Amino acid sequence: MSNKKLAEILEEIASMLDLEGEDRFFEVRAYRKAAMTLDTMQEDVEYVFRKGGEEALREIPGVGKTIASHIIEYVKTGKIKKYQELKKKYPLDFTALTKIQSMGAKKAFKLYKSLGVKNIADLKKAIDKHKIRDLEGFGERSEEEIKKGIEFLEKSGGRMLLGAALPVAEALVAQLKESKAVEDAIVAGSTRRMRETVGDLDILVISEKQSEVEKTITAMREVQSIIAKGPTKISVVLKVGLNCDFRIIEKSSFGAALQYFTGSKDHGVQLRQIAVRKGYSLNEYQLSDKKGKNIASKTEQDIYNALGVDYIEPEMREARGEIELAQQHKLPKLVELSDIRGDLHTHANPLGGVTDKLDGIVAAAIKQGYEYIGITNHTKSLYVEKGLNDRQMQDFFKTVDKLNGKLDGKIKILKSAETDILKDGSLDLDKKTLDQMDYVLASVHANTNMGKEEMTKRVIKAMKENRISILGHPTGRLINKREPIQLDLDKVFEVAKDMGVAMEINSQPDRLDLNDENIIKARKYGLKFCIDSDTHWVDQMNLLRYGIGTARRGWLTKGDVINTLPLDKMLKLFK
DNA sequence: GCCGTTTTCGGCCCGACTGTTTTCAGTCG
Repeated sequence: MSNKKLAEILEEIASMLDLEGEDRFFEVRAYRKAAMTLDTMQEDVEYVFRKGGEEALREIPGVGKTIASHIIEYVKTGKIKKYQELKKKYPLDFTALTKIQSMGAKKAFKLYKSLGVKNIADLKKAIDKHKIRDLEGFGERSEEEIKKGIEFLEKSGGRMLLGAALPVAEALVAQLKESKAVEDAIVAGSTRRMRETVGDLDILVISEKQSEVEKTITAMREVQSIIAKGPTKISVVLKVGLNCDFRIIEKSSFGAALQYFTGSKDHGVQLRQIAVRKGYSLNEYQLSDKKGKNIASKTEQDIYNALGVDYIEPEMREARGEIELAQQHKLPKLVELSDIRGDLHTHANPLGGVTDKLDGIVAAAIKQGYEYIGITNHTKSLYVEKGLNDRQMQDFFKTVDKLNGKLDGKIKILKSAETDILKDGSLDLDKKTLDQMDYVLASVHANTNMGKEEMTKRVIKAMKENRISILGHPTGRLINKREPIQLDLDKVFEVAKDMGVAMEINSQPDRLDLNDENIIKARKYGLKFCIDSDTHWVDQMNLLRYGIGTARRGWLTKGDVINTLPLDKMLKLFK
């Protein structure tokens, strides 16, 4: 059973209840909230139930007596009676239809009642026959909008990787800043929070000249078309297949707007609830008292402080308990990119393959200001990457020794490898080769389809029987492409703690592995982390900022991350 | 339907924009 499926069902129940009548507004909202929680939850709900029963389910925010009983019914029978009964009355695919921009449950149901539209295929036919424009409440424009919405959905297929979206957002901001009409511009939304994927971009523009801003935006080469525009908001479709909302604001409300549009939604809701309790009201313009007098608006810091809350870094704003911590003045000081002293997962294969040469990577690391860099080439099992065997690896280490001698202490190159953890839990190199390394990075690359028990045994055996320092991309997931390997992370983390193995936070935008939630979990076991670029060529070294963002989303401090340490202290840790 | 440092009953965050309308419902974030 997947959380996603269950979330979809709850969301559909919400849609259908919405159609049942006005008075069920709060019930609808309760189902929506529960659906949202399940959708973003990492832990498998079925597992939560089997382990902790109804009680554990009810600890999930937004899940109470009724929804818990629905979940239990679904786990036990694969069905939910309430859902099936509603579905008889509303037999349409809300999940698919409401993914279309500007299409909610009510419009979808109207289309079903008048045209019999049940799914996207039906909807396409209705559009082709121009049947929608004549319906009450619809028109030619909305028919066209729906058509565009379907096309957009089919093209983009959902959320884009942060690593693809952030550079686009930065390019847009840079162009805005060049305009004389623009005082300042900044990226907000989930991009600012460094979520691993983003659904659309939010950009704040400080300006008093809306029409000038509109001209600038229209002229941008990234912009395909304008969806909506008003005095404070311009929405566009970008050519990369992403929507972007530009919010035009006055300087005096910058802090309120930035806080509001950075989200997350739940974090914002919690903050506004605190405001209400204090007799205030918070919106995107200001924090105000009952008479409408401005209490704070200029900076985010002002807003948080006026509410009795310490400033919270964007990456933490996910309603995971950060506000409570900020009220008690106990927020952690998060790790920063400038804390990093070296990269411990980089590739420079002497046999070629898709990597840059060693001296190029080393030069880039020096330019980056690193104290040390670990070269971790693949090992022989990874044929496609031209992985090195024992003899080739030892030869490579001699090359490293020679280069180190020539570098005058400008940087220290560390000897290592991204050693394959083989199917049986052994490593892909001899002990003699491993002994020549400064540290050992080990990863699972092949036989990724093993069952949970077997895979967990494999990784644990590797950690117990070898001198592994860092477990590389521990779950092996590729965002939107490949599911994580089946691992009992609790068991893995326990052994890692015993054996002193650090968990990697791999900065490749499609990996970001461990992810934020698993980092939080691993930290509870007292584990250390290593934020690496996994660079294969020089340009990729600056991907580290995505790993840093992920680490910060996992609440990590400088002290949690081993490659913030000076060389000697770090090496001591590996001993 | 959920939830509790106002409450186990009575609240529940807030505003912008669009399209089809003549004052607003639906959708979005």
